[in-house]
Amino acid sequence: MSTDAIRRIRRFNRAVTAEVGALDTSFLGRGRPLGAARVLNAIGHGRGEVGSLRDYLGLDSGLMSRLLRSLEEEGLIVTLPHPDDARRRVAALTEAGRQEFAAYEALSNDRAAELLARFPKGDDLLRAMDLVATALGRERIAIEESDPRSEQALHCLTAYYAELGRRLATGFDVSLSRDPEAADMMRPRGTFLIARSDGLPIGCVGLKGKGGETAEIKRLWVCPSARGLGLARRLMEAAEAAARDLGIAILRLDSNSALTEALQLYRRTGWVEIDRFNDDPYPDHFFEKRL
Amino acid sequence: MSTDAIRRIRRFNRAVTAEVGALDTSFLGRGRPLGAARVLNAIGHGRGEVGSLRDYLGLDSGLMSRLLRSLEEEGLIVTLPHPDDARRRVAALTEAGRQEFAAYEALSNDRAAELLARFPKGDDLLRAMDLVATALGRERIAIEESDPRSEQALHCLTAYYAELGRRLATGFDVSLSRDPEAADMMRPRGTFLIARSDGLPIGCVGLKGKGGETAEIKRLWVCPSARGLGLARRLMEAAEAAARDLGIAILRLDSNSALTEALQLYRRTGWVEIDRFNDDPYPDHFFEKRL
DNA sequence: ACATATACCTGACTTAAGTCAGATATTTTA
DNA sequence: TAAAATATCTGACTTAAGTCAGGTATATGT
Repeated sequence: MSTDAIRRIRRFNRAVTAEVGALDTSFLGRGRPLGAARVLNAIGHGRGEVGSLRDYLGLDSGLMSRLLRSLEEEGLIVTLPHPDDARRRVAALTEAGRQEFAAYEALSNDRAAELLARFPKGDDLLRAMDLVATALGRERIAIEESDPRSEQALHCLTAYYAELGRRLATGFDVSLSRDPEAADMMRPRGTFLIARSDGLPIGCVGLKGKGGETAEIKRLWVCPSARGLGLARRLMEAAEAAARDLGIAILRLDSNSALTEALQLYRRTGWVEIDRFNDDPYPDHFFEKRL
Repeated sequence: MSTDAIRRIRRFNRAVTAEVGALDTSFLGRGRPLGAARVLNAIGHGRGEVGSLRDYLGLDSGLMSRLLRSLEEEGLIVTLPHPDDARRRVAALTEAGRQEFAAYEALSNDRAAELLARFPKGDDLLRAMDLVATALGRERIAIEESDPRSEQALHCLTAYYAELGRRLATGFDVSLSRDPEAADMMRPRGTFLIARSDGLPIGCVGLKGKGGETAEIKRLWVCPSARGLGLARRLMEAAEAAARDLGIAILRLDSNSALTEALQLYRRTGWVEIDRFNDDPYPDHFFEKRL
């Protein structure tokens, strides 16, 4: 029972170790020890400060320093004192460093493409990988404000509309619903929050304000591979915090009885059901929460 | 599109590297370098021959030899010449070695249990992990003969019956079907094959003979996480090979129109539809293949 | 029976990785 | 402004890992 689960997890670990090891290997093969390659790649991925590099890679400060020196001698990076605190130092790629980093990226992409090409059922595999990656990286899910017209926001909204279309008995047509103006979901009137796991957008929520003390929660969505991790609740909490920050006292939202998990969440987190407050054709449940 | 897939695979790799690294760490912490610990564990998992250890762990022969010596000096293993070829050597755990191996196993199990405990949606996660592990370990799927009454065989059969119950419009009750006698699915009359990925049973097929030149294929099943990898075809090929080996000339099988993938497989691999040859209530399609 | 191949071992080496005790420069605190 | 704290660096180490050229014992082919 539970030993079966443990066996399955260990099997997963074994299966994945071989693949991951191979990906690690792609960091070799450019004539540079693994440690130096990892530092170069971390810098390429935007981690400039030496302290943050040390934390991320889990290296001793002496070792870190030496690795930076060796990359500097190769002409791949330069280090400068931090503008706010001259004790700290910040590393940045030189032009040669950018090229070398791009070469590593290309290697990693090739390895990933190769792996994908080996599998006939690529879609199922990718979905399963997303689920595992999101679950394992749960502590690292970040919720941040974003422009509701950004690419990632549109990705979320498209998925949200598609899901409504599947789940509502009537289907869903955005043009019939009240599509909020982008400006109403941006500061200072409102905001739009995206949850990302390792950069991949996996959930969103909009706060649509009109400048008054009342605002609406819109577009709460969590991608299927991230459900069951309490993310919807975290998104709602973040939206409420943003609303307080914007001086909003009363929040409202509308929903549909087909969205059972959402209704359950609202009822459990202090929302009270109120009368219909708009003539949108899709919602049949209306809620309010005083902050 | 495809770059999205690559991004997702790389994200999976990043997420998993951290976990796998932590599991690796559990191999430290018993006062022994990683290399020696890995050798000890490989021996504990039944890999006794020095050559096979070397292949499995990818180590140089000199290094391998030294690691074996260090384990020997610790009193954890003994090495003996191979009975068939005195140039080769075989390593085996001593009593102390068995205890030390058990301690490593306990550590690994604890790590896995810990990981599992961290996740509310354990079941979905496990299913996704199974799928990923099976896909990644596809080359390592082994098909072997087994007693049809073994624990792993029962695991497969139970899952098979459950799936029939779900998929047949009428449901499925084993007791109404012709449950084959175990002896008919064992040599010399027939056989029972189990497909395992890294030890986990993921598919099966039975060959039920009566001692004559005709036999029946029964109980073809592939677990959901392993579908789409061509495993059913491999199982059927293995069953046919076993049938030839047993001197069987004519194979038959029955199936149900709800099992569309199976019917498709039979039609594509040289089976021809024939008249009903039994009075089992569930099947509505009957096939034959001459070897 | 001999040469050749195979399987493993030993010794001498290189390299990467990691540790630790100061040294240096800068910032913060009293 | 002096003392303490912080961030990084340098030099001197240790250990693990890996490589390579022989060496020994056993097996195989002619």
